[in-house]
Amino acid sequence: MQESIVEIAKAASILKLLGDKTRLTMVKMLDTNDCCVCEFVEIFKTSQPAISQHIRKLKDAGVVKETRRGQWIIYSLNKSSECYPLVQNILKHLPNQDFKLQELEKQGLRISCE
Amino acid sequence: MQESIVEIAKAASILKLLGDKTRLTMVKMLDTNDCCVCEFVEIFKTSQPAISQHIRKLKDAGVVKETRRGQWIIYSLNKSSECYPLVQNILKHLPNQDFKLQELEKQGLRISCE
DNA sequence: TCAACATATAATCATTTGCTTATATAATAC
DNA sequence: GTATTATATAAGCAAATGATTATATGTTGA
Repeated sequence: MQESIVEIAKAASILKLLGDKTRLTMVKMLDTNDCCVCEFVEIFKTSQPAISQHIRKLKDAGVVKETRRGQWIIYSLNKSSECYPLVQNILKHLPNQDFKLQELEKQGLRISCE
Repeated sequence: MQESIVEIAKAASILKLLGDKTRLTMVKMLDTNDCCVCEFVEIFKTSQPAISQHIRKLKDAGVVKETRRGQWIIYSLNKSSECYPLVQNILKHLPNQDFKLQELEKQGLRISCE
């Protein structure tokens, strides 16, 4: 998990992706919980297209993958990505973000996607 | 070295900085050798101001530090930075870039800064 | 089939980014 | 001091980025 070498240009593109507060937080959240778009929309208090566009970039880079579950699309970390070890190592340095989902739960807003 | 927690916003700003091929390569190079601006200018085949501006961003974020040596300014990784552990962990995933300095040496262009 | 919901895509726009050229600052060597 | 060298800063500009609004697509359930 620790020692995987990623080409410089590829690594730079991954770091650039993660170099956005919204995307970085999303990925950290996905490290412990799969999430759907509607949850992110609630949590980041931004528009649904904005979230969709962030997710698309992460998906295009292979960082996340999607699974359709009925009308919802559930996103999760793509553990078989070439850059997953790099991403993991970065996430280790970030504070846990589970409280965000817990807050959603308190407001009863998380039930929708189950 | 491994487990240091960095605030999400701070981490995102560091990742954004490293999310540029030129800066990422520079930092990887500095991991094994201190360098001066003129070396980077040769290596990246770009203008001196462009290099200066990249270095300034890295310096402002505390990623690198400078030491003046006569008319040269030698840059090195700032190992006492709060985000040094994060940076180190990222660099581990990158291919060694020493060949770049070796090529410079072959051309005799590295002597200038010694 | 159609209304409602979840998500994606397109078009647009203001902001940020990274480069260039021109110029300033600082140290060295004569 | 003055020329030379190394580096920094400023101004300007084209390209990339991230948001918004409007619209399209796809799924569910009556």
